[in-house]
Amino acid sequence: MLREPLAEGMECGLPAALEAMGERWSFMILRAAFNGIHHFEEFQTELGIARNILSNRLQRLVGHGIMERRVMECDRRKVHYRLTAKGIDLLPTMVALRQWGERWGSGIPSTPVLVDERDLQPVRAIVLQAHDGRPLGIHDLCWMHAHEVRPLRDGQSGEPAVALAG
Amino acid sequence: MLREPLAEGMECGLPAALEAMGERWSFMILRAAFNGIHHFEEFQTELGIARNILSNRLQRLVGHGIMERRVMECDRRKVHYRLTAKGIDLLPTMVALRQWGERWGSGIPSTPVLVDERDLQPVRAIVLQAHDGRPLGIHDLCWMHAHEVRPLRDGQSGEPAVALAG
DNA sequence: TAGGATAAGTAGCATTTCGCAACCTAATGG
DNA sequence: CCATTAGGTTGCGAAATGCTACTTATCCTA
Repeated sequence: MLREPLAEGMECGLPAALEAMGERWSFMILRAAFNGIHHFEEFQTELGIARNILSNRLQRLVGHGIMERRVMECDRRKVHYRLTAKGIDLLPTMVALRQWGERWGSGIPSTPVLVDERDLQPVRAIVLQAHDGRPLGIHDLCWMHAHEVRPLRDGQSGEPAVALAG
Repeated sequence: MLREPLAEGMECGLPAALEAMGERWSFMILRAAFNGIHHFEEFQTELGIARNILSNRLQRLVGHGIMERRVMECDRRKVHYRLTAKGIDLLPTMVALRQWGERWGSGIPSTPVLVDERDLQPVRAIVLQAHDGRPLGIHDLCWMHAHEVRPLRDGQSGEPAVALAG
């Protein structure tokens, strides 16, 4: 039975992700950014975070390419922070974490809910899926060496080939 | 345009989730647990974490109902730590975080890869989906008050009704 | 063009957490 | 009964966090 290498070598993406997002306020700042917060003072007052910590966290996020810092043309006092593609790509992770917190937290009814703009229905609970979309539980999984994975023929998958996922 | 309430009131599940899992080693311990680590000394040597911190983190995880602590019958020196249902339910979140780290990290080829036991194909990248399975990007979303969401008629959804998700 | 207001930080200091190493305690095994 | 093992706890220095006050650059208005 193949097991994931755990020794500190960080051969898996998790330590890398935690290096960028594992600090105390990172996910809260990210959530604010997803909600249209763009300025230092906004983050500070909305989140109630200390100014020096916020400064440090924003620098870190920018340093990791998760956010972008741009001095505004119209008013050069103001600095505009925005999510990069890399930052936006954390959306599923953040929603998954949030959904877990809602499911197991102290029964928060969670208003407002995140809905699909097209039909105004709540988004689906984030689940682990097989290449063809079947939901997978923890007992449906095992590890394989990447070079031993046999590629699929075209059209064999039920979805438009969202590529790898480890 | 409705926006998510950010003020520290933590009306969303994210702060609750971070309260339980937001500390430095929590996700690494979780990963080890998913990989079959069950004992204090195993966690300690595999992760290279300080003993007092590990002790504290395990207590916290147990306290939050994410792990379970059981003294073993066969050898009462040994303590068996295992994931509860609540802990196992963090799997999608952890995989999402890990996949993100792999996609954007320093180009780690990621061996071994997590595969579906049934057909030995890598699991799909975790994405945000509409109730019917359509993948959703950040621009396909908006917020709605829970009581304003109009319930769907049966069979209108493409998947076996995985319930809410906010 | 001075003077005040605003935005985005920085600096100093107290408190908390982290991390390392050594120590402790209970159970086992010979 | 003594050594060993498993799972911690304790003490202490280093680092991160948080609060408040201060600074710097820019804008706006009189």
